[in-house]
Amino acid sequence: MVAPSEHSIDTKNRILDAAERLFADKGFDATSLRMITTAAEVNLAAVNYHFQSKETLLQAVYARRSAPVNAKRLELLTQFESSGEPLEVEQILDALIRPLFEIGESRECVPRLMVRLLYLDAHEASRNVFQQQFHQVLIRFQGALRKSLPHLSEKEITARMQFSIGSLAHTMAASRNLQAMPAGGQMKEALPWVLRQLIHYIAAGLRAPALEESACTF
Amino acid sequence: MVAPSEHSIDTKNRILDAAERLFADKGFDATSLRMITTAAEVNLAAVNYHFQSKETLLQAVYARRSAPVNAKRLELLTQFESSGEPLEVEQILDALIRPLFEIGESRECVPRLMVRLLYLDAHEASRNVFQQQFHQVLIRFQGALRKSLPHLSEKEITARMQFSIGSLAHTMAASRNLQAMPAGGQMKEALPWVLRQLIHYIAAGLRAPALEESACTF
DNA sequence: AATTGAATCAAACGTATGTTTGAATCATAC
DNA sequence: GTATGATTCAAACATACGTTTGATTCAATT
Repeated sequence: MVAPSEHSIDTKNRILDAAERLFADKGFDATSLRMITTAAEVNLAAVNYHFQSKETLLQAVYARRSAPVNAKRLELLTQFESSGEPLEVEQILDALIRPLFEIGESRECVPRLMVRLLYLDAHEASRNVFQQQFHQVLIRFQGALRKSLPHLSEKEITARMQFSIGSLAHTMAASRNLQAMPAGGQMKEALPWVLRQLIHYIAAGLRAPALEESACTF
Repeated sequence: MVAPSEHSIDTKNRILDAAERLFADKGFDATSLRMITTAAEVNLAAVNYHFQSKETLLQAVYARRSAPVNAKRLELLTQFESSGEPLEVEQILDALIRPLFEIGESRECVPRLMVRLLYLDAHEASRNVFQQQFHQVLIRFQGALRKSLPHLSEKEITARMQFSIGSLAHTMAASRNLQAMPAGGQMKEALPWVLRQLIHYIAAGLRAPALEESACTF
C-alpha cells in the first residue's frame, strides 16, 4: 500500500482547472478530452485514470465549486437574518449571487460554469444531481423570501423565483465580462454594474402585487 | 430539367418536423441524423441530399419558424401602437411572446426550439445569424419600451430587456408543459397561467425606478 | 413506350471521440 | 538498494457520427 503522491494531486487539479475553463467556455459536448489534457499538459489517459470517465470528470468539476458556494450562500443568509426581522429582497439576492464571485479567486469562468451545468450543458442524469443540490438551497431562500413577500401565495413565490433564476442564469451565461470580486477585498459595493442592475430589476419583479385574487391573504 | 416532385417536399417536411422536435427536446449535439431520419421514416442520405449538412438543416429548421414569428411580432406591436399613445408594458410583452404560440399549430416544441437555437444549442456561426435576426426585432421593441418607460436611460433599458429575455428564455426552455394556444380560437386570455405570471413579473421589473441618478431625465 | 433527371436506398468511407491496454517510470517503504 | 504499487505514457481499440457513393426506383416530359 502506497499513499497517493503529491504529483498525482497536481495532475488532478490541472485537469480540473483546464476542464472547468473549457466546459465553461465551450460547453461539455464541444470539449474533448484531448483538448482538456492538452491544455492541462497531462497525458490523455490521465483523465480516465484519475476520474473514471468524462461524465464523472464533469461531476468532479461541479462538486469542487458547488459545495463551497452553496455553503457560503446559506451562511450569508443566516447571518443577514440574525437580526430577526424580514430581510430586504435585495439582501436575499445578494446572499444568493455574491458567493459565486468569491469562490476560486480570479477564475471568472466559475459563474458561467455553474449556470451551464445547472441548466444548459450537463446530460440529464448529471444535471438532475446538480439541480437537486441547488434545489435544497432554493428551498431555504424561498423561506426567506416568503417572510419578505407576505402578499404572495406559495405558488406565486415559486414561479417568481424561477423567473429570477432565469434572468440571473441568462446574465451569467451571456455576459463574458463579469468581473470577479477584487481579491481579498471587503465585499460591499464590489459587484459589477450589471449585477446591481439585475438585483434591482429582480427585486422589483418579486415585489410586484399578487396577480391572483385568490392569493391575497386578506 | 424536371420540376421537384411532390414526394420530395413531403420528405423535406417530414425531416424538418422530426428535426424540429428532436432538436427542441434533446438539443442539437445530442440529436444524430440517424435519429432524425428514423423518426421521419426517410433514408439517412435524404438529409444531405435535400439539405446539404446537419448544420444547414438546423438553419432550415430555424428559418421555417423565425420569419413568421418575427413578422407577427412586429405586426402586433404596430397594431397596438396605432392609437398613438405609449403602450402598457404588458401589451408590448404580449406582442413579443404570443406569436411564439400561434405558429405551427399543435407543435408545443416550437417555443423551446426557438430559445435553444437563439441562446443555448446552436454553434457559434449559426447562432450569430439567428441572433442577428432577432436583434432587429428587439431594437424595434426597445423603441416601444422607451416611450413607455421614459424614466430609464437607454443603457438601463437595454440591460432590463436582457434580463427579461433571460427569464422568458428560462421559462420557455424549462417548463415542458406550456400549452399552445387553442387552435383557431381568439387570442384574448389564452396564454397559460405561468406566462401571465411571467408578463406581470417582467413588467414590474421594467417599471422599477432608475437605479442610476444620472439616468433621470430631469 | 422511351427517356431523362430527380429522388431514394443500402452500403461504405473517413474521422473524431471516449476508453483501454501494457509497458515504462516514478516515488515511497522496507 | 531493492521491491512495490501508484502514476505516466504512447499506442491502439471500438464505436458513433456526418458524409459520400453508385446503383436503383420513380415520376414527369416527349
